[in-house]
Amino acid sequence: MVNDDPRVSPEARTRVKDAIDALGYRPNIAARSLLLGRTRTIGLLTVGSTAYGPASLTLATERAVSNTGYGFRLANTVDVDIDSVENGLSLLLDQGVDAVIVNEPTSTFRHRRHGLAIPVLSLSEPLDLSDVELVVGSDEAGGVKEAVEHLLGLGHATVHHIAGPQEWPSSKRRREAWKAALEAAGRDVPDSIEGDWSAASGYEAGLEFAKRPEVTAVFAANDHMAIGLMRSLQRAGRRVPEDISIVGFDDVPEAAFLSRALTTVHQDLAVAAVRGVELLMEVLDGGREGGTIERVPTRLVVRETTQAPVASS
Amino acid sequence: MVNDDPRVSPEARTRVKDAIDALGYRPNIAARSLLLGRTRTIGLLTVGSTAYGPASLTLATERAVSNTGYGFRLANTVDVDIDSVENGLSLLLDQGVDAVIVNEPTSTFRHRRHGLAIPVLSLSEPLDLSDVELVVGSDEAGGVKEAVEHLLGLGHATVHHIAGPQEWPSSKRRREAWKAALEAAGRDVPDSIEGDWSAASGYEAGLEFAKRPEVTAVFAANDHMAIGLMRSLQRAGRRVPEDISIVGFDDVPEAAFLSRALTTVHQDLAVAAVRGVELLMEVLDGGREGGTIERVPTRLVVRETTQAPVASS
DNA sequence: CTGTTAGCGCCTTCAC
DNA sequence: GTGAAGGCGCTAACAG
Repeated sequence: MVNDDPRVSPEARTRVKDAIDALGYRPNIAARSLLLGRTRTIGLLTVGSTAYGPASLTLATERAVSNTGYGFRLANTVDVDIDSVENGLSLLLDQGVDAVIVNEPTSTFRHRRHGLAIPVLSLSEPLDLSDVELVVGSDEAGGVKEAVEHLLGLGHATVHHIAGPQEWPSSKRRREAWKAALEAAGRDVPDSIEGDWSAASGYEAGLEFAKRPEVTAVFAANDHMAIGLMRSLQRAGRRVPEDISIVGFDDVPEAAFLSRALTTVHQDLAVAAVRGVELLMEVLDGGREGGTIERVPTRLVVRETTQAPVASS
Repeated sequence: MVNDDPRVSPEARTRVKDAIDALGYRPNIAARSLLLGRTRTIGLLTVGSTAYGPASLTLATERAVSNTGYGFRLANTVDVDIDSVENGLSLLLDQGVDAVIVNEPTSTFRHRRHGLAIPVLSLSEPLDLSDVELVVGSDEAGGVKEAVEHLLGLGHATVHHIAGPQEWPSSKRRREAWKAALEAAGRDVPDSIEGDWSAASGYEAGLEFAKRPEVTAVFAANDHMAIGLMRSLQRAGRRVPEDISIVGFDDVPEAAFLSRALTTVHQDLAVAAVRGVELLMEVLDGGREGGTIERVPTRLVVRETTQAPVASS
């Protein structure tokens, strides 16, 4: 009866429900899990989640999972090195989850080789596609391509780049896409500078770029680095966008409200989370085999930090 | 033996541990929970967590909880209304948690009256202290007082305010503290404008303030609203800080890298999370009764958005 | 159709 | 010192 037996009359159901509420009775989830062999809980392993991307993805994933009626467990790792990730994964597994979601698929494969029996959803494309069975991620490559082509279309000879930490698949992928777009247009591929996602690291990179007069356009792998970059450029007397154009990535909610509204690649993490969880449910219900990969479109939002280069000398 | 029986020799322990690893054996958490009547899991109920404060607090809490060996469940609510919160709480309770942590103690009391038997930690001061037994929060009032006094000390006649949504205890508290500081100095308390934490709402508020020449100093209840505010002030031709001084609250990592580095109240949410979890553990271990309230210091970080008002007319 | 029972995997207790 | 057994709360299967 408690489990929605259809034979029970609506009135009786209501009365019993009231009684349940009045007594504060809650079925013991542990007993149910023990019997069923499933916990009806999904675990998320986030890497480096103080950054905007991971943080908002975490929240979006919680929403998506809760909406399915599953419980939600969270393990968070600041470092992306393999041991930290394995650790976080162990934590989740020890707590009992029916499936695992990862935001950065750095090294789930090791576990899979050791026989991780539960489904894994990655919300970012792994470098090696065979590592994970289910992938739903932003079309980062598409967004980056659009950003570089926008800058090139404006007349810039080439585009410089502040990359994220290269241990992150996302950073690698954005960097690769930047490089590919430049090469496709037959342009020079300058060295990129590696930051750590923070505004402070963008600031540092800007100190370097400001010294080099040939730099007229920079693509930063996320908005916060772009913010730091703008600050140091401005301090060095290089105006944005008159002297240097800047494009970010993420479209953080403040991007449109900076004193120069930031041109950036918008990604919709919530859509990815919802779709990913949807697919995961199908796998858990036995209706899907895995081996699926889907990309959620991104789009360039042009605001005030990009313009055609001024004719020099 | 598996549970660290002291009688077992170290060598035997190592051998067994190896075997456990090799086989990939994990004790069934559900069975243990069923037997023990405890889940060794703590649930966090976050309200409105896309904002910087709640989001970073969530991550900090996860870290603190995981470090104690407890599992971590998350329920997230975008709205602060009583039903949403009750709902989130139910979700957590149904999933089985030994304790609940809330970031904004909007309405746990209703559950307590109905006999919520587990300890509750609030990471923000409830308006009614009797609602929650354990409270560790930032000293928001202290930070706000410092901010207002800083502005007054600079020579501003009074300080205007963009408040957060008034359903949030934090917003209420910051607003109260702003008002109290003004009154203590014998100044006028102007009407405040209510935003929703977003840069967009700060922008809207700025449109209003820009029209009023008597406004020379504004305290925004968080940094993102301050960012939006700066943008609309600038567009309206009011310079920051020459015409209008601004102070924010949070000290988001980008604050120091805006084109005008933001003067703001720094709060250390991670410290609050760690301390709160520490106290919670004592309660769970039976060594503490509750009824504790602790405040983590905040401090004003003076940067570039505040200065003495220029002599007018 | 309704009531009873077995057993999920663990840890503690008690018997040996 | 070691080993066996009981029972946590639930649901599915089965008996009445």
